[in-house]
Amino acid sequence: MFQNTVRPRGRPRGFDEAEALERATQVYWSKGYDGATVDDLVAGMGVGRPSLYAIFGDKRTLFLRVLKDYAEKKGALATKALLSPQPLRDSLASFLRFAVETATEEGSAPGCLLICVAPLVNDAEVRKFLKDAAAAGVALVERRFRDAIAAGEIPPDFPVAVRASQLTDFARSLTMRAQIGTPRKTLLKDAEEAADLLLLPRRGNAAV
Amino acid sequence: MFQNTVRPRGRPRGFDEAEALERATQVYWSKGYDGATVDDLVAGMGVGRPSLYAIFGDKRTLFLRVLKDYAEKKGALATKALLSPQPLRDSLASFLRFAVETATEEGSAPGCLLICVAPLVNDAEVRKFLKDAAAAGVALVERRFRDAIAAGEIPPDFPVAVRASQLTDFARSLTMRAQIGTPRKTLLKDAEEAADLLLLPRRGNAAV
DNA sequence: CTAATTTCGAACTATTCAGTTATATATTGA
DNA sequence: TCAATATATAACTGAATAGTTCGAAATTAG
Repeated sequence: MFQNTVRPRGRPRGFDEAEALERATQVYWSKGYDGATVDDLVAGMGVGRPSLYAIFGDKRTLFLRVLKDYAEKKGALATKALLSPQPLRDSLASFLRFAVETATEEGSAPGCLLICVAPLVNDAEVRKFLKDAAAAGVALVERRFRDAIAAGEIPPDFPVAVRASQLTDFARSLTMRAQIGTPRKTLLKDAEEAADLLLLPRRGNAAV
Repeated sequence: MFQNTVRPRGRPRGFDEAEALERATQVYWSKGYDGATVDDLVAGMGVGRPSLYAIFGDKRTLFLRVLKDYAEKKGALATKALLSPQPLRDSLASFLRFAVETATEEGSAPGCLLICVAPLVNDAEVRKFLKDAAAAGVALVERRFRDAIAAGEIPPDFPVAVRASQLTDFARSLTMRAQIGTPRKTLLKDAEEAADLLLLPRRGNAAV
């Protein structure tokens, strides 16, 4: 590696921007958008109040940035869980396990910023983002199902769209249940059951 | 009917207590617990500020009362949808349709107070209430499945507990999706698909 | 070493908020 | 008609909150 970052002119920052963003994520996540005060953010991020406004903008702007940052990272990990080479049943279970594990992580609030917190934010841009993110999640699962059809893991008439939507429904519910305190162990068991259910053949079909 | 309410001593109230509670429900529901100010509640309930405090207590106490009132009413309706005499498949679909319909009602905020709003309230009593309510929901569905076994609608080895939990998972997700703006029509279709999925026989079982 | 530049820390400001108080109003009972 | 009681209206209070200002501190450029 080489030092490609020319040191900027004035006093250097006393914090790392990316890390401050992640800490802001935790604050919004644990207290909710309305529940999180700027003082909470300042304290949690380790950033001075004027720096917060200068660098991240106001509370709403910061939240939007946090939301996009969080969605990008979580989306990448979810994609990896779902699309890494393994049998379809394991892909589905990995996807759900990933949802459960992030929603029950020690050191973070239970639940998920995207699923439990952001939907309550009364803001058109946030709503639009969430809708798009949800659609992208379903599309991702559909892709995995289509790959499975191509690989002969499931029959060509497998109800891809329906089951993809249902898989994300389970991910959402497992996450919500984490938020209200359902233990990880229970949720992991339910994740396995959900994966099994979603691969059952429809009535009247030959076994897959 | 007869006049069994002796008029109390002082100046009569200018509002109906039950109706004020329902209006408070709408305020919390649409703005969230932290987002709803006492001014919002006063305006929405049509009750004077001192009356609100005198009769319903502070913001937190009022929310708890709203929550219990809402849960009781919604629980009764959900029970009716699930347990009224009809084939099992229709019971499950009715239950999910009821969830979708209340979550997409015109004139109310989308979603559901219990599922979308209350979990974000950072309060031990609220959390306990939600956990109990969720367990009661699953127990109710289990009861319907056991009745179905007794009636020969499904085989005795039907995985009652697992599928009951999964039905409530779908109800939860459909409700959440209503909140982020998924149209009622889409959700109703998904409710039917979910009902079908949950009655599929496990692999290796004879058809039910 | 000095000027320019950027960030930091602390205090400040206007607003909003939860909860209260004081007073006026409507009703019952005698 | 008047005392007792309960509710309504409006104004008040202290604390919390979002966002700003200002001077001190740390760094680079010359």
